[in-house]
Amino acid sequence: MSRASDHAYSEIRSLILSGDAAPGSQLTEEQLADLCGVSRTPVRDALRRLEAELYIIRSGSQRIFVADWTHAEVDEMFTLRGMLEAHAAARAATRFDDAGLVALRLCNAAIDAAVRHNEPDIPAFLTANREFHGLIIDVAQSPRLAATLATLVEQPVVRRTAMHYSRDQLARSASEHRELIIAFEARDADWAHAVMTGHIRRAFHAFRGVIGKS
Amino acid sequence: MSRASDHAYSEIRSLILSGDAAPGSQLTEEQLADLCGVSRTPVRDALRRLEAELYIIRSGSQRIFVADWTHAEVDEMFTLRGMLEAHAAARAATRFDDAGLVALRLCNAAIDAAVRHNEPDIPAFLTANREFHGLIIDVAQSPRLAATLATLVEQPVVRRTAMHYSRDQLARSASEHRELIIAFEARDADWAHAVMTGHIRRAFHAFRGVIGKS
DNA sequence: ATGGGCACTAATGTATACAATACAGGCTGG
DNA sequence: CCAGCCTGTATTGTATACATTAGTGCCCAT
Repeated sequence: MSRASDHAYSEIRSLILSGDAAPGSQLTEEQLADLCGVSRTPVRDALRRLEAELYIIRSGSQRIFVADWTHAEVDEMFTLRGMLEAHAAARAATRFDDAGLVALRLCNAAIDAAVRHNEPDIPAFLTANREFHGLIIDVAQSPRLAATLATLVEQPVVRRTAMHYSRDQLARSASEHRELIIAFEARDADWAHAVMTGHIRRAFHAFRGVIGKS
Repeated sequence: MSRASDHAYSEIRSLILSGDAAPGSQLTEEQLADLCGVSRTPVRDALRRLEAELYIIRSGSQRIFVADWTHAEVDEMFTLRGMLEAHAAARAATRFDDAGLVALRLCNAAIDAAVRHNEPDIPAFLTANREFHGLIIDVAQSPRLAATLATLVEQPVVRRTAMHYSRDQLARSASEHRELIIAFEARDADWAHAVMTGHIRRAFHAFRGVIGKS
């Protein structure tokens, strides 16, 4: 996309993901425009996109706030994500070719490498993890499913969660990925569905444990 | 929302839904601005929203086209919608109060009335049908689920489908709604889930039959 | 003291002008 | 005759100025 609009988008997105813009706090177009060094027009474009992805919400009078989630909403997010990603895994199971499986294994090797040390490399883990799930969604060959999952804003929660994961929890994730790969190799849609459902659900409970039961 | 932007949104949306803008055809901001009698700025806003809801797609160079769907994509749309609405129905089953059930019955009575005649009142059917499903989603109390379902663009397909439905098919829809209401009255989440799954799935096959098996 | 209204401020909405970019068609050189 | 460029044109991107609307706090009247 265009330079300024894209720049504003990723800038504002980072602002939200990093927590520099606190959940629930108000954002104004002008302030963001100044921050990004562009005019309000591309900022407005970026905000529309971020709104569609639920990073921000608009009050009744169109004022903009950083999205915040109750515990129940996070639960529901994980549930929906679980449903959709499990569906994607089932579709992918009947569509994976050898090249795809190789890519998946490579990706999981990167995850293993990132969490092998005592001090896990969280950014590397996040990147590889995202790529792993992205590969599956690609192979599922459902643009609409991909678009729907993209709006589920997994990233904020994934990121906040991973930041506090223990090394064992991260390793567990890689282990579940391995089982997923085996299910794909077997071309077993039901198996892949079940493993993915459990994988996402466990992530939710890890999240609960880390963030609190509020 | 604001006057001009909203106006442009619903105007362009109607254009797409009515088929006056053929699927796959290009839309330009200026042409739409002229049509709506506003400047390009609110049109751009409207297009961002329509893009998020997948009514339109953008080429690599940001040119805008009316969305078109292959048969496989429509299938997938109905599948996703079925999964999500069934989930909504299950949640709603444990949350409906008497007032909600009364509203639901009234709504279905309106559907009955609309399809009772030899010449069914399609717009009235669509409105009441939409309200029926909307009520369930409201009671499900999941803003994210509601937002996700909204982006599944049920309307285009629903509308195109209903236009060609026979009176019997429309009556069948009302009948399935009745069973759904009974499941809600029984507070039976599994039952509601199953009925809704079948309801959406049947709609898909009715759609296939009407539009063609391409 | 309190409630309502009014004015002020701040934020978003809209229009317009101009800039940058992509597409299409023809032209030219091989 | 074909390929590649090159220019003209159509379309989207950006900035800025102004309009409109929502929120806020003060002041006055009761």
